[in-house]
Amino acid sequence: MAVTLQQIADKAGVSRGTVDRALNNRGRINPEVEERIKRIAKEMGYQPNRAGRALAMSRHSIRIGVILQSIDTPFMQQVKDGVEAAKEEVQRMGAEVEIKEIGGIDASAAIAYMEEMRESGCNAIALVPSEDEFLKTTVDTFVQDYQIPVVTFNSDIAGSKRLCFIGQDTLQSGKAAAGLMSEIVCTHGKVLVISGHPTNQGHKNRAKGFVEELKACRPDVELLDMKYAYDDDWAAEKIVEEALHNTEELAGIYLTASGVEGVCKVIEHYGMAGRVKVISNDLTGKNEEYLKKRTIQFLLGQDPFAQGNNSVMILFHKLFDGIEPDKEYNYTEIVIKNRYNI
Amino acid sequence: MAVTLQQIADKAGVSRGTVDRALNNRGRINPEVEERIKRIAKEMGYQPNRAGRALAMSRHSIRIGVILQSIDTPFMQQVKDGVEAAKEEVQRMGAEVEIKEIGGIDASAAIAYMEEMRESGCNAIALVPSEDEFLKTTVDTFVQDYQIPVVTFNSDIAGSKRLCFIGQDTLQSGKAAAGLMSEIVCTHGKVLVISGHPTNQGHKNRAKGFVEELKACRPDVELLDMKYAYDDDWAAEKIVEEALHNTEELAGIYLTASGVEGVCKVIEHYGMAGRVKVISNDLTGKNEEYLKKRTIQFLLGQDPFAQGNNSVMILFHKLFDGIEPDKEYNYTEIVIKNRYNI
DNA sequence: TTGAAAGCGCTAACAT
DNA sequence: ATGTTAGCGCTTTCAA
Repeated sequence: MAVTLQQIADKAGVSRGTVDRALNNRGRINPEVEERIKRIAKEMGYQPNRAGRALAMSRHSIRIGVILQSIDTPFMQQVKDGVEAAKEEVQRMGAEVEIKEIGGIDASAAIAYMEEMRESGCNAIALVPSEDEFLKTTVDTFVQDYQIPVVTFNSDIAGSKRLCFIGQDTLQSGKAAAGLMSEIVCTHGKVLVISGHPTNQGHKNRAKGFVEELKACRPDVELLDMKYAYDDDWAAEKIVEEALHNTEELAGIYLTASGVEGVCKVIEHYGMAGRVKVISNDLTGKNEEYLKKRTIQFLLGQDPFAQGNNSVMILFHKLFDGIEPDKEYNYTEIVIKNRYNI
Repeated sequence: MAVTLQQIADKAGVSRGTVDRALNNRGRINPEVEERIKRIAKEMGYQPNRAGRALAMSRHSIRIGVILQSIDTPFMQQVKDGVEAAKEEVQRMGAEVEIKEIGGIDASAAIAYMEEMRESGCNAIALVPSEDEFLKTTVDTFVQDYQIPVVTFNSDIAGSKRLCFIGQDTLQSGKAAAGLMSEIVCTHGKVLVISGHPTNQGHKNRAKGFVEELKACRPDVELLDMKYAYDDDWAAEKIVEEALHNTEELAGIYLTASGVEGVCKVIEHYGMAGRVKVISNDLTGKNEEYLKKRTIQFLLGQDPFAQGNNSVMILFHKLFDGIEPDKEYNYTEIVIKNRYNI
């Protein structure tokens, strides 16, 4: 049986309450006694029993708020699955989780939900943010003035006082894609990068990482001018069509964001599947279909489930165990999928 | 606050004890009352509180035994890390985990440890097995006669009565490797498969999956006769050297097991790094080095951490929550790594 | 500054 | 067949 508070108390010749005060730095204790108890606890290899703690703390329930944006995308559904799983788990430890969903991007809705959560007694908030100055200010206010820790996940708010970020290292993801492209694209072919929104940090980073690394690995291939599809299939379609008309040597396409269906339709229409190598992001239904059909060669995943799950768990651990996240940037794995390991 | 046994008892007009008997099928209860209570519990959305249960059960402590073989390999160390992490976690829920390590392969040592664990009161065992008829019989005896569930992980014992297997789908892993090779190997090149031991199921499956799938995808490439390196670098070195001498068109090497260093030394010596594509398995130190250096193009991982972790957690959930694993084969992810996402 | 005790949700032994 | 109760390890309040 593991070491208990009582055993430490016995050995130290004090009561359970005193040991508790010592080990949890609650004050109102003789510093010397505190030292001694801490030493004894360490010697005995004390590990607090989570069950006991959970039970005792279940009166002052932990309450975590989660705000998801763009919930109408299949990708965000996967993030939500991770949140739901974490919710189940921490609920069984006596905590509560409140999930709010926003269709599309709406910073003011997010702010409204944050206020609502504060009023309903949330002790912490996990947020999928969007780029908005007022949202950033709100986050800072929550952290500093209200002492409510906020973590961002999937996207980040650069320069804010959020506790940490959970999501992909998009720059590195772009590089990984370049590594793949450099292996599969034919000599002296031309490669097209189609990004999403010019303002989106994630898209921008992926494109940057890709271009940087492809230039380094494959100086022989020519990078065409970057295009933006604005997450739109029709736009992507037009871009690819134009590229195919302008050069016979289109050898590869890297897509930093949505638009896969548009790209693949054109590729298939011109019978170029497998000849023009396509690499894209996120393991959503359509993407996987085209991967299986071999119109896409590789998909890069960002483990959306882990993003949702870890966000809640990091907050839970902070509130429950008092353990701060060890890193400011908690990157989820860069997952490489071909048609055999989806 | 979540629903408690007491709330259900109040609503049903019975005592906590009765509700407990009803929901946990402990018998000694009026079937009609049992039905009614179960219905009410469902209506109220009852989820047993893990903390309460853990605390109450901590008297009759759960004890899980883990037996690792080939612990002297870096790969198995990663499996062990997963076991250790799970140990920490379940210990904090009041359970105990006993880990035994075996250097190399030694079925009789494994059997001896199993007996030892049974005597020391283990309720369940997780085992990295080896192919041995007596070990198989022992596992069956434990499961059937002693009612001690056993799971196998990393390797399986085909046809035994173990509860389930946690590890890689090696056939599919071989196919994934073939998918990669088919994308990166040049036209009409020759590909060499170097396997480990001819008797090892995992190695055999990987080779089979690879050959099958490469033939299907790339009928233009010629597969050289399969060789066995017996997990030995020197043997692998000789094999590659010979292959390089016999053909100028060696374009790819797939390694199902150990021997990477031998392979890479030769490749580098002849200045063929990057020209002969190398795909191998497992993310161990040496492998990663050669991946970074670009002598290896891809490594396939089998998430050893998850193998160790999940094995313990599956047993814990069975003993603690009474939840059987949902699948007989719990495959860990087939991880693809290039030099950018290690 | 410290000790004593109640109570969190659940299980299991005991009582009815 | 059902009710009652002690107790798991911990936190927190109240008393000393």
